[in-house]
Amino acid sequence: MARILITSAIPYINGIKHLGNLVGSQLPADLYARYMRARGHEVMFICATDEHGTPAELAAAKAGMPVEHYCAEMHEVQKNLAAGFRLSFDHFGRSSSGRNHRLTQHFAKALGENGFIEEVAERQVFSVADNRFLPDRYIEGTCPNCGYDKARGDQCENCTKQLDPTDLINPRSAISGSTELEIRETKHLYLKQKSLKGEISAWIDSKTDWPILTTSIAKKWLNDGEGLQDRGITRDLSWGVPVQFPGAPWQGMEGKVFYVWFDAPIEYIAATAEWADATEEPDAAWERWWRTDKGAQDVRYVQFMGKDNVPFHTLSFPATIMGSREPWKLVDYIKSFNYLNYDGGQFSTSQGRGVFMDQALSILPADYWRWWLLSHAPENADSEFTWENFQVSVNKDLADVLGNFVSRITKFCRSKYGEAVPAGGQTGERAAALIEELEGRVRAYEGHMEAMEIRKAATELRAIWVAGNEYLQSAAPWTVFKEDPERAAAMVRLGLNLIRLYAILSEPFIPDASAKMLSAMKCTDRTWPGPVAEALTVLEPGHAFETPEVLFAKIADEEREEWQKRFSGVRT
RNA sequence: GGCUAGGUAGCUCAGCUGGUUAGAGCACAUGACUCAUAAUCAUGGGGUCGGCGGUUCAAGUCCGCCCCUAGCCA
Repeated sequence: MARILITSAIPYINGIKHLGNLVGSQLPADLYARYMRARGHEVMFICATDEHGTPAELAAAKAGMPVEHYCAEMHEVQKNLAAGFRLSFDHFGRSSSGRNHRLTQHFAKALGENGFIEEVAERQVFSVADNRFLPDRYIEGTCPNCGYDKARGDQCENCTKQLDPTDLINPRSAISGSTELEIRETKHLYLKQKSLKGEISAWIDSKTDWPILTTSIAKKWLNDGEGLQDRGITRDLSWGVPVQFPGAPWQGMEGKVFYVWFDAPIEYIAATAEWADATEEPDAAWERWWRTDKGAQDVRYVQFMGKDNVPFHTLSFPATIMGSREPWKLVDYIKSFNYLNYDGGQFSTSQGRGVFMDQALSILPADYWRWWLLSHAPENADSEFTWENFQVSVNKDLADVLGNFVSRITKFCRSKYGEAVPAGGQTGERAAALIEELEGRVRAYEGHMEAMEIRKAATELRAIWVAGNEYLQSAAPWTVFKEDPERAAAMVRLGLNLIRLYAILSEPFIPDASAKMLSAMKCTDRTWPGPVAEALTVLEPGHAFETPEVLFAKIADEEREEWQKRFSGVRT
């Protein structure tokens, strides 16, 4: 039994995530976690909300509530949606937790003591009326490039030009609207990534089995232009982890907090500590996942994320860990994803375009979305969600191939033999051929799941379902029954056992349907199949079952058209 | 403009280090079956693998140039 640590990129607190966000990290991470648990491995699956930074403060202000309350509320919303999609986190933490505050300060202190933090004096915009500095989006003005009058301090939304707050014409505070602004000198901490470049570069070069998407992005940032740059890790905000704390190896940073991208990945570790707190375990329980001097040397650590998060996970976070000179666990494998597009354009949180997690669950159960999203995961290229494609996949794969298989075999048995596994008879050559085919396919499926090749795994799983229909079609127990009920009984017995096998194999993709199938078979044994021939004899003659309700309802054309229309515009 | 990743059947995509008549699912056509959510199963039609040139006994697979798409950066 192996020990596997799995983290999903942590979703930002600001609002409900769309399906593109879901399929880019949390959902595939859940698939992998479920599979590894099913194989009997010890799994720690961690996620959290990313709560610090300017957008959270602005969203809270817009909602008219203190940022702490806003975050607490949105955390609950996201937690419930994650549960709705059956994301099986061992813990869903918060980057604003006390654990993360302490760990973030701990890392900063260690980095400072090791000479990887530099104090830099900068000139920034200060608002006299608000009595504070105005970083990034806290300042608005006219874009010097295109003339747009609502350009933000970090970027013009109209022409996309990256800006420095001091570039803006007629700048004003986004908080009060005050134009009484002045440039003041302020001090910030920089993480000296340049001095760690050699170490990081060697480490990336050693990861020859990582997805091209992951290593190409990392190498680009390492080597392009002037190469990896030092990075400011503090901001003039009040919501975040304080930079000045007892024992800090620097002075005069009162009123500043660490930049959200510095503390967010540390939350992976902190959330595991939060898990220990919540389950009343000692520190040793979480440290054995993260400290290579305390048991984590045999842990395999896998991260899941969208491509936009890759630079932080391949460079900044490793720099934080390496620079601490402490024995923290570094990631072993990074699975990254491209983007999912929506009906000819992009999903967009800021524009409210696409289908969001709450909306998705309001129209269909989680399994429908899980199946489509995972079997179309944007692994090698951006992929596209269309309602037609979604409808076809759900109806064909889930309703016709799998759902109908369960339905046809249970109903046939019920009408001819009653609701118990029938006894007697021998299966023939067709069954032997089926078992041989399944043996190959199940092992191939395992291989794809281990390698996190999600689309291939989905294709194999579907082929496994199809094999059951092929068998029934050619064996034709309904015909054999007329001449030889015992021989037909053996076929039905095999068919019923296939339902159990399918439930176990399919659980990572469609956990709810899997549970329904097992419950219909009145079976609690969900042991992962060894030799298929053995796995297909678990339900013995006389074992009672229930004919289940329809597993997957089909999506009608009218429904599809209605949803297509309802979600064509912009979320309000 | 630079960088990265792609451009393979109507659609969504597989095709590792170059090697027999280029594959899958869906869609389409025909047939089989009737246990089942008008479901299932079989067979078939359909592609000059973005374009041009090159290397090679042999290229979708390598090289060069060009066109198109997406993303990132400037």
